[in-house]
Amino acid sequence: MSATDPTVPQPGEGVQVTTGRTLFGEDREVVAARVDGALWDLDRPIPAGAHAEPVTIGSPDGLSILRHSTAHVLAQAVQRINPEARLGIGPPVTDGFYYDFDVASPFTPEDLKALSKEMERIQRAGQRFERRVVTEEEARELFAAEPYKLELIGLKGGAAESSDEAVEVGAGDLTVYANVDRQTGEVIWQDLCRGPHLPNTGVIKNGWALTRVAAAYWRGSEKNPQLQRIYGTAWPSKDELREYQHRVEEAAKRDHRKLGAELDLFSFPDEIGSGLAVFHPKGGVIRRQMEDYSRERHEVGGYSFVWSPHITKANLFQTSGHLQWFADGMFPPMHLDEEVNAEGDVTRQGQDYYLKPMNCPMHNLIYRSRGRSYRELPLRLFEFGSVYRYEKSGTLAGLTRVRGMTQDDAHLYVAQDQVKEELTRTLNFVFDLLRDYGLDDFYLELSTRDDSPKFAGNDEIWETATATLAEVAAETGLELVPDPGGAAFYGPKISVQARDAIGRTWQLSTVQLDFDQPNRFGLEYTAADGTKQRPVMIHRALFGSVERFFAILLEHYAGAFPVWLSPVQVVGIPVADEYADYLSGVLDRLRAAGVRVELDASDDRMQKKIRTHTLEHVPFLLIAGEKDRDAGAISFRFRDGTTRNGVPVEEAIGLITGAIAQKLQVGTADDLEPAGGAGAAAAGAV
RNA sequence: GCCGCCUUAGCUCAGUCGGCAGAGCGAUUCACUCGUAAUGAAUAGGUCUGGGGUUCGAUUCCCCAAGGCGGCUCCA
Repeated sequence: MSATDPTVPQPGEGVQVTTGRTLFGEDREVVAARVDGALWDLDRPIPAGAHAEPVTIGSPDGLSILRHSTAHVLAQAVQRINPEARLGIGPPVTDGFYYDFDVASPFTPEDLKALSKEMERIQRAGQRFERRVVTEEEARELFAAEPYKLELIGLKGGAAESSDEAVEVGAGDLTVYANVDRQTGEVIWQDLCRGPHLPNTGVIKNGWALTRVAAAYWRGSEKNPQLQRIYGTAWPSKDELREYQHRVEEAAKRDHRKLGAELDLFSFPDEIGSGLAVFHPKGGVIRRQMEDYSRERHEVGGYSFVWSPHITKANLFQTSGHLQWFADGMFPPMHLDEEVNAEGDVTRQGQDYYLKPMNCPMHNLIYRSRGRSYRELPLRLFEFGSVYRYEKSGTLAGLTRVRGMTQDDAHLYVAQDQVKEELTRTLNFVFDLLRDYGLDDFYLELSTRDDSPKFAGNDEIWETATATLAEVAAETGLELVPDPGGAAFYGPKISVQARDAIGRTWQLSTVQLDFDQPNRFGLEYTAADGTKQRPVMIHRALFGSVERFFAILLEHYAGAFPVWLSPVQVVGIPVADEYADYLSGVLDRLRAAGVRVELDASDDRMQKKIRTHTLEHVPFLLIAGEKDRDAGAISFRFRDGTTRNGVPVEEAIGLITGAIAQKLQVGTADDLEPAGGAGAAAAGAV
């Protein structure tokens, strides 16, 4: 649709002007117009010749407008209840919105209830949103009592388009949105805002909810004061709100912290310390499978396996630059070996030892342990290296953010002219392996430096490295998202982001280019012409950390792992005690074939056993009773309740070992390779 | 690290307006021997996260600490 009204009326003549409303007003789903690419309020006059399209409330832009307008309603409610509250910013975010306030005391759950009531009143009043362009002077006068708004006015133009602050003062005119009474036209409340907004608060309906309160630093810097932030969610209808809340609940059900406790996989004993996990036997099995398979693949991929200690003298981290650039992330040193005489004088100088936060310096020493030839390159050193980082207490989160972790860390030393090929090879290696673990939906992120002083090395080297990474990333054909300022202190990186089963994305593998460490360690090799050359170093973690990857897989599969990763692959359930011996014989044969089996010989009834092990997500329940024993067979029950009864034992063993070897996910009878034998009858009852 | 909230049995949670603590699941024992998601009964299990304070008396009120959760900042 396009608006091409040739007769733009003169202002003040009382003639009908063209607006989004005159064009699309019939359709109540339309809440704004997109005019020559920009989002406009529905009542804003559209100039002749402009191209205008409708924006419906259910579209991504429409939802953002809805959420943004709901944030304004929240802010109005807050200032009605507490006129002393000063306004921060209130942008839409994924699935919702927030608004920051400077208030004397934080919001309580009771406050949220009162605010929700007030918001309902505002929503039902159907206040119109009115846009007005103001000069900077007018704005300063209007918001004289709002120090944060004044700061934003001063920032105008300086705020990056992508920042949350740009929602208040974007490029273009300074604008104010007033909420006016539908009948009297009286201005009830107003906010500095670039808009656009819904036509009126009545469009909001009842598909919103305030979700939580939190503190947030003003403009995202911990040097600034903390404001109180209220988060909310908003949808076009109550039904969509309910669907959203349902999705949130489903995600909570697969939270790895919850599943880790329920399935007896790991724990964080208080006695050990925050962010330090122990893996229980069942979690240990999964972890060992993850690691063992990774080792196999690295072996085939031409990696050499190395080991290094967890602790080292300070000197090593001075050489590597960690103490200069990364000290905040390291545990404080242990001062050892100092001797003091009776007078208190030091008679022997002590040494500082640090827990290692990264493995690279150790691997550099391995590289440097003897002369290297160009014939050895690329040299790929791999280690499951445990590292310790002193993360701030507030940032720890389950296994995804810990203080002690094991990286599947590799350092690749290559000649300059091998860099590109090795990067490409490494990325492909990464994709292949991740697919084997069941993740196959990727995009890439290119993390580069910004002008922050936290980055080491000179600009030229950074540019070269960044350009090379960008080139390699582009050649994968995958979507590439820029991440300025996200680089490691020693170099830029590509990270592989994976989408999980419910569409969340996780940063997994990182591939980092490093020209700095080889210099610091004076690494070199002898080239074909006999000259000494400096290798380039590539840092590569595939899982990132084993613990975090474990958590991601646990959430991805919601605890129901593919057979090869399942801690218990088969549980045998005799119909009655009498059949336990027969079943035990079958299980022995499976165990001999390398399958992880258990016999449930407890006093529980068979139905109870089925329930218990189904809740544990065991992929194969093997049931044996009179009929099976007579036939030399076994009966399968799968996670979803489907069954395959009377399968000859030999065939059953083949099906199970086959599923493991093929890394199959088995949730239902049909997931198994079709059985050829005559005794195979797949029942589909749930 | 900062802000808010939370911490009662192995787990999930009731509860006490300040007066010697309760359920379900789980565990143990006994009976039952059963054909595809919970058999029944009995028993054990808690210095109510830790330390101070107020009080005749604190699991309950106050302060501090630890741990957890949600955010901010930071990051694998």
